[in-house]
Amino acid sequence: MPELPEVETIRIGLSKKLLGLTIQRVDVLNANSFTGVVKDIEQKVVLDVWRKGKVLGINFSGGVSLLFHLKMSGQLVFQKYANLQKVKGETRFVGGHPTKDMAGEMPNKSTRVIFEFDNGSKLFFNDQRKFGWIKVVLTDQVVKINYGMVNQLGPEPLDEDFTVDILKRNLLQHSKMPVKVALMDQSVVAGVGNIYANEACFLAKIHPQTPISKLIDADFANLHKGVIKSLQDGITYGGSSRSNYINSDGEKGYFLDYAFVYGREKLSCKICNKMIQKIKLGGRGTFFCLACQLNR
DNA sequence: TGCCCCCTGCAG
DNA sequence: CTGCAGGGGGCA
Repeated sequence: MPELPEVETIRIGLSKKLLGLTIQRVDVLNANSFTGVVKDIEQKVVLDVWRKGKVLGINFSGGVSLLFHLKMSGQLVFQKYANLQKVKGETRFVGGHPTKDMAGEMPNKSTRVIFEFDNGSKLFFNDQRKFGWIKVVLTDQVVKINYGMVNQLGPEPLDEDFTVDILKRNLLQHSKMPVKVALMDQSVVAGVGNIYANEACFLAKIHPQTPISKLIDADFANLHKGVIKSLQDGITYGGSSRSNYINSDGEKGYFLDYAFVYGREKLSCKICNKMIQKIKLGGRGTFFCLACQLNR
């Protein structure tokens, strides 16, 4: 999915657009994508758009909230009624900047849920692979139900109280695990997925396969910095669009242009010029530089 | 702690 | 055709 930077980019975009709007109706095109009663959020006003790890939340009036998990292929695309345009003779919505909008005509074959607001604007939940979900929950139950996740959600890496010690303690819960796999465990730190786990290991100069038990204190400090830096850079460049990630304006993100290792197998390392390697760890593509990243 | 699975589409 | 893809839950 979209990892933390992609979800944060969507959150920022939606926050600007949705606050104060009232949901007029909800159209669920794929029943498995939506849990809860549609009527519970109809006629409710958007009060807040927030994020926890990779979970996006919208709080409404009446003490009700929506939780979103985009998993691998989820998109949330907002299209303003005022942006109705003629394109090639067909009427369609254009969400953001007309030349940057990659979303195209909405809804499309991947659209699973449509939210329609009182001003005619629409929010489309598209999810090609149908792994994502939307849940209607009570706002005061969100924390209690662990943001809709089964496993415990770890600390927010961009919060000030995310310290080296906390990261170290959480990683040490998985002493035999390769460090890159452990970083992707949402109970260790919330929001890190495959792209940013690879990048964080590179920034920390640690081989992704290194077992947690072999890390020294300097490694934990470097991983802490690497996680934060990679995620912040991800947000700066609007996220990563490997295949189908787009933000709420239908725009791609450009972090992968700046990535050191992810998706760069057989290309040369931006630091030392040696060839980036690709292996599989925990069933996921894993990228690293043999020269820059130490395997203890 | 690892597999396998959910599902769709695309590259090789 | 096979394998692979920003995730994570269930099961042995």
